[in-house]
Amino acid sequence: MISTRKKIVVIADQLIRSIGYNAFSYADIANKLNIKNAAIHYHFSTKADLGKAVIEETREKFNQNTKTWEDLPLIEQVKAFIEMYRKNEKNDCICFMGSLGSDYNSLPDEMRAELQIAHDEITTWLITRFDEGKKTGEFNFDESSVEMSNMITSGLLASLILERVAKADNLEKMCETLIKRIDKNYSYGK
Amino acid sequence: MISTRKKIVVIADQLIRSIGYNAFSYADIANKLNIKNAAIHYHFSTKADLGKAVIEETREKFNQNTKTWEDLPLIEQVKAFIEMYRKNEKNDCICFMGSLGSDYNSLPDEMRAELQIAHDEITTWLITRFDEGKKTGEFNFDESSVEMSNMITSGLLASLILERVAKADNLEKMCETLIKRIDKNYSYGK
DNA sequence: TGACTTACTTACTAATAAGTAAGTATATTT
DNA sequence: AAATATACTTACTTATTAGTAAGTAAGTCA
Repeated sequence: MISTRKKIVVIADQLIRSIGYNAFSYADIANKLNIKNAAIHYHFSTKADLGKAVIEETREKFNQNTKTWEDLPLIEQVKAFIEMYRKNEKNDCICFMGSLGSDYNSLPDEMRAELQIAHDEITTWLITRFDEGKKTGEFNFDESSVEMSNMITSGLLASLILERVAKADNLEKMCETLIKRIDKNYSYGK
Repeated sequence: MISTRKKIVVIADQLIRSIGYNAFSYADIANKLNIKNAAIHYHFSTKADLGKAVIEETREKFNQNTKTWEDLPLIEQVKAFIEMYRKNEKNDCICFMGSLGSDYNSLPDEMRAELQIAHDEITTWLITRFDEGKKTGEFNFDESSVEMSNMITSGLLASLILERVAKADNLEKMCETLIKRIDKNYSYGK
């Protein structure tokens, strides 16, 4: 039995990543769950609260995921990260950072703060992998860890957005390009 | 004497790229121009019409720009393209493709169609430069022209978005990274 | 001079938004 | 059994939205 509260967050997350934070309303969620508008206000008194909860949930899931990858080789961890984005393709969703980042200037303060934390967690995780991999010799590319992290997050974020506009399979190619570049600079067998 | 119609488009463009299409209203524009709400409906009967006009205006400006670069060396043309994005930094605006692309699923049909044309024009222009440059030997990178074009548009689009969330000068670094990569694969003196 | 066009304003409408106050059924606790 | 908490519904309010209908002042044209 999944709680209504949890269901609300899941649907809000999909709505944010499919039509955007400013385009969805409490009515959209209420209709899908066959409950009344006010029931959502019972769980999340303001839309900002709900938006914040969506980001928190996303952060939690990210941290759980990275934990399960902990014992994999560094390159597999990074590949698993890239793989996460492929799942968005099928349900016509972009990533939460692409959706909420582009609406940043019209977002309530609580959401902005939470989004910053999320961004920091993601980039820190990536940079840490690359730094460590360079030390152990698993990675050896020209770019700095920061540059490589930016290249990956930027490439994936933008590909999901542009995939909608252009009808090409932008994301698929981007994933390949990124993995190719990481692989090329990876010392197999240590 | 700049026409009211033109002023409306300019302000709508700024609003779209600063707070997003779904977050601005006719009242925002009316207030800034000290005219009434209905005056905007006189020029653009629906919000979709206005949105479409903004994209058309952006396309026109892009085509004018590329025309003035026509006689420059290919590498300078591409650098001029990248340079365009730097201008957005100061007024806290993202690019129109990043803003409208992330709202694509909640956009009216006319705007979607126009956005697709704009995307096609931009990528076609970039790919044409790279293809030509490869033929003349001015460019010689491993990536395909399509990959290189995607890397540039994705990198710039995403950097403008992430610049807001992270407080680092994401765009500046991305411009440098991209230009470095293009320069490295450029045969100076033919 | 009179008809018509342009670029608006005034004064609305209908729909939808987020949010609230008060009530209710069901389960849990004391 | 009484009190309380949980998870809602019913019935609202207030604000804002895109959009419209009718009127007007200033210019243009025949």
